Amino acid sequence: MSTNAEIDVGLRERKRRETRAALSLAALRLCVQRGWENVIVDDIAAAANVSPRTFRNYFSTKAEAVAAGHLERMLRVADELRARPASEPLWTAITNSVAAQFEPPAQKSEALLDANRWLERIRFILTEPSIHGEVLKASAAAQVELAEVIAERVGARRVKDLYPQVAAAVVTAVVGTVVDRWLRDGPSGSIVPLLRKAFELVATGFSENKTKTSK
Amino acid sequence: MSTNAEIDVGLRERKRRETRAALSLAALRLCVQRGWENVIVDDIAAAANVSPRTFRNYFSTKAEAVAAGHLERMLRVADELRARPASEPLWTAITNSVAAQFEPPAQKSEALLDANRWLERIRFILTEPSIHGEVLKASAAAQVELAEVIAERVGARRVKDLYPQVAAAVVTAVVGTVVDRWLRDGPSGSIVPLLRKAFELVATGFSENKTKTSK
DNA sequence: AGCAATATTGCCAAGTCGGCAAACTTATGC
DNA sequence: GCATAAGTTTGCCGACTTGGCAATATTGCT
Repeated sequence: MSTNAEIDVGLRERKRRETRAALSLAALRLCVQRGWENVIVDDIAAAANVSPRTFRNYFSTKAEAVAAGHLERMLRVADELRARPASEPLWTAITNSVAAQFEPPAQKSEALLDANRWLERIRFILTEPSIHGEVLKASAAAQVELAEVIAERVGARRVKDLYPQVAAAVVTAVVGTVVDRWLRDGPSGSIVPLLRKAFELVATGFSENKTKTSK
Repeated sequence: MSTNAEIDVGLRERKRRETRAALSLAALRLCVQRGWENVIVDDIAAAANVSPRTFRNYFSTKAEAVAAGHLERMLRVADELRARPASEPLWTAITNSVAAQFEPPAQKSEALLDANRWLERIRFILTEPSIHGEVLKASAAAQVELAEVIAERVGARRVKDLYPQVAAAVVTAVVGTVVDRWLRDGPSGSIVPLLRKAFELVATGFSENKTKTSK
């Protein structure tokens, strides 16, 4: 029953992850609630039941803690892509992988109201200027993983080939742009159509003849 | 004789820019020289002959000051692109615009040894982890300009069309990736071939059949 | 010259950041 | 199971950052 990813983690590692998650979550929750300026590290530490000094063992800045969620989301894109059938065309697989991470949770059980908070949080992360740098840094970090997955997928000789590197960078760029747009133009609908359009532009090499047709 | 961009700047604005440039330059110079950790704001202010408090009127953090040069470089890419003949194919024009900003100065007069320092500085900016976030932020800021220029060039209906936004993001991404590569694999040669290869990938929509042919 | 607008600076309180060492918890070998 | 190693949490604390406020100085304009 135990997943591969869980067998070799002792109590130590498990606790560590819990603490990290608690801190990151507390940071995000408090900042969304009270506003970036009105939250200090001590508040976050208190909310996570650890000392202020411990906070700093996990994150070097408040911004990093808040952006940690985003980092994991982008890493999940890479994981999702890795899990997809190799038969799927690259850009389709990528679109789906990204989309999966930017649709509301749609949980079966608990928090239904969380659909709203989810959006509220994503918006905060990508909107608050004080963490913009950290968010971009997180995306860049995840991009390394992404490049590896893409390399595997297209069977690049080495991970160091230009192709996967550039492709991964482009994916990061497209996701950033599209999510930005989606948040601006009323995120009421799904993000998928926008993603499709954007990746279509990329896949066709930005051929200028048709910008709005194709549905 | 006076350029449009220069006529409406009085002594005030001129001094302001000088101060800003002096601070940014001092910050970069000192950090490259002594290492990021061993430079404090006061040092930079002193080197630029202003009070520490004034430093903070121009830049909110040390990182921002150091990255200011990068921001301007990326803005110059947009300017250069704007200045290029509309007849030039988009990706060619972009490649050239970028290349122009990442070739050693090749100044006619003074500092010849500056060619080395130039590289040393670019490397520092793009390598030092502590400013990575700021650098990405600067690129993102310049990207807004870039999107406008691209919109003009391809004659997009509105700047808010998806096309120019995505294209600009892709350019930023490609530049980041390529410069990174260039710095890693020995920046002895020109960056242009790498740029060409990368933009070729983009222009062809990452068609997988040929990754290394085409010269 | 004289007034308005803007820039520089000092003062200073609140907050961040990270090194160090003591106290505590988990892992491992025997 | 117990001792010891390895890793984590915490308090203490000094160096540094960050930004508000108000006094002073400089520039722009008539």
